[in-house]
Amino acid sequence: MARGAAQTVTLKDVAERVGVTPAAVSMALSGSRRISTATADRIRQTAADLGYVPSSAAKALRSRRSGAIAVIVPNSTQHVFGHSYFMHVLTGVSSAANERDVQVLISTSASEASGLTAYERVMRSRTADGAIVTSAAIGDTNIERLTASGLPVVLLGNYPDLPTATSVGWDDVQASQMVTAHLIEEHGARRLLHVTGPLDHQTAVDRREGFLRATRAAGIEAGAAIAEGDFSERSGFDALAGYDLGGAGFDAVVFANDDMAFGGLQRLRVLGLRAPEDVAVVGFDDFGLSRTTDPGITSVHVPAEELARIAAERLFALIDESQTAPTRDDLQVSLVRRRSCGCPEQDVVLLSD
Amino acid sequence: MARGAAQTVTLKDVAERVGVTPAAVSMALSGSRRISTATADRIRQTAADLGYVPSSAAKALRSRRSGAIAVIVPNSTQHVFGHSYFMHVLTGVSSAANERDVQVLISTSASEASGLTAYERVMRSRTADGAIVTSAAIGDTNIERLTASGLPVVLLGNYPDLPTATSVGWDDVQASQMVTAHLIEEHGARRLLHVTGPLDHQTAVDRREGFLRATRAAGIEAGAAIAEGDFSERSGFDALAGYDLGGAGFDAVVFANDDMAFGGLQRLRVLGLRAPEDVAVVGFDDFGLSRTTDPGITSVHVPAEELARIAAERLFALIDESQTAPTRDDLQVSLVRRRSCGCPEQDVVLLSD
DNA sequence: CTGAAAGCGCTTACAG
DNA sequence: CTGAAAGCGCTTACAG
Repeated sequence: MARGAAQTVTLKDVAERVGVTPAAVSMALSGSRRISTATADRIRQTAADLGYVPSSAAKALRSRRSGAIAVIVPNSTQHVFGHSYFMHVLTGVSSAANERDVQVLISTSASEASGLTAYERVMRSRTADGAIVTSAAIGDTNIERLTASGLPVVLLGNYPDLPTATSVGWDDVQASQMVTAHLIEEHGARRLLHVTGPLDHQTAVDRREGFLRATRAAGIEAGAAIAEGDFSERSGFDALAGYDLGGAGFDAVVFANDDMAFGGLQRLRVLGLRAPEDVAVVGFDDFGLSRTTDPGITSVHVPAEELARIAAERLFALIDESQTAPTRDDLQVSLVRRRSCGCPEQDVVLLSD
Repeated sequence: MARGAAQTVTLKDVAERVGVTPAAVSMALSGSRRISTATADRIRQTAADLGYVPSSAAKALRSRRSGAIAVIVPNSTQHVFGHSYFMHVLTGVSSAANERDVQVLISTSASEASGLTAYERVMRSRTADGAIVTSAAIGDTNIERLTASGLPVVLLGNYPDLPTATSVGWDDVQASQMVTAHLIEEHGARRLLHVTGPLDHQTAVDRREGFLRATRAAGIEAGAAIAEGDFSERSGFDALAGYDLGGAGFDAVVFANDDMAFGGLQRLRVLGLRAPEDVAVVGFDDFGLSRTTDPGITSVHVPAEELARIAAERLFALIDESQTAPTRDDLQVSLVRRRSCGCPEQDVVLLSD
């Protein structure tokens, strides 16, 4: 029977109607056993009749818990990770938060009033009880300060310089080694080019390292080369300029993500080269794009949504102090074979829903 | 000089250090002219030295403003709109909110405690000062109640049944008519099939209506047919089953979005038919996918990010009551010609960044 | 113009 | 065990 929202119904209103104190109402609604079942029932009924909804501000002020967590997107990240990654993260965080009636707020960087970043303000103002950091550049001092502050924070990805931080990720080195080895072992690649992501991000550094390890393990490091990209489609397109591709040149390109691989495919097309016939191509992430291109891009599937779910669970544990020591979770990735590397064409694969 | 966040610095701490009352500090920091410049400077300096950050809960409780807005995703929408649309919306809302130091919280539906939807609770609890609703099914009573409650709400899309709501959108009827007319006039299509979205959503109804108007205007309604889809890739794939395509059959398919068009392209491939040579195909939305497929999908580009930015501005106006009457903004869409309809192949088009 | 109290709506620590 | 006060940290309405 929630009537017009003009005037708010408070605990006091419910208390007066029932003839008890606001404290009693508060306790009854939070399920305290101090209130008799009969009274509690009457209180709950009356609260429902009046359309009582607790004030989140009053509750937060009194209990010192906002009931919200923040998903932080450092500004350095805006162009580094595309929409897809962030959406998977948000989906995972939201579903975990929903289960606990926790609000999710997203904090991209904004005005730096008083020298604090937007997200440091969010934390210090207790707007959120904790934060999930989607990704940050190596040595980002803002993130370091945030983790060092002791506030509940969970980092997504790998942060070797922040060993005391709680983080969730996967092994990019091993994953990149795996996909590179696939090209070498399954498709006979011998002259491989790697197009990196921005090297101020650990992900890019790790994927490069995996590439190098695979070529070294195969004894073909002499035929391996590195070109620097920044995870953008354009940088994948640009990175191939000036390299001898196909024929006696590079026979395979390992892109550090799918967006760059797609840019690379377009460069090959401009050059009149075919993938995989002239040059084998692989990407990384498998957020969707790699499935839709022609040829489909062989990639490393990365469980971004699960990553975020686990991060949220870890964060809740830090917030309610059921977890105190920092943890590290490592998730499994998997190779997705498509045509761009030379694997046989897949049957039609539709998104499940 | 922000020291460890363990104990919070309050107005009182700043006040004691400076030797004034908390009220004076509050006023100084909010720029009130009541406090002399000299004192205000000392207060600001001390606040910065101590690392003072106002408690958002206390501020919200006292001022009756949370300083946050909610982006609501009705559960009916989860499978209806994909990630891309939502990300564009979030980007637009965030950038507008950042400019005003407003927090953005996302509210998908969760537990229905006390018979209220998650977002109704968000509004009634004053966790957010207003809400942007990304899309809702026709006749969604939750949305109707929310708009009827008088709380600041802006709807994205078209809601003919809610004429008193403030909304921002574009003309789906006209847009769909435009892209259908393109097939008829530029490519000589005469037997057209339309695959709709879920018809409990106005967008799907409107796009169907645009298709029908275009075929009627061309006097070829006898050759026009309707198949029902639900905006999912699979439904686009499935919708084409049982229709005679190419040759003497349908020479063009108008999909109500790009995901379905992509599913449709895969069906054509399975059938051994080519687009555009055997069947011309067009989609709708242009959120990214349509640019990456082969052939590229001719589509209607829809300004989702701008939509969200404008919605946020409208919402701010409703919240601070600088706007009281409901408004309706209509944005411009545009036809993006790619190969799937028979237009010439584009040069390489890379994402700008 | 300025100082200091009242009070936003809760929850919890305390007194009885 | 239960009742009713204190107080979270602010801002604003009021008294002087």
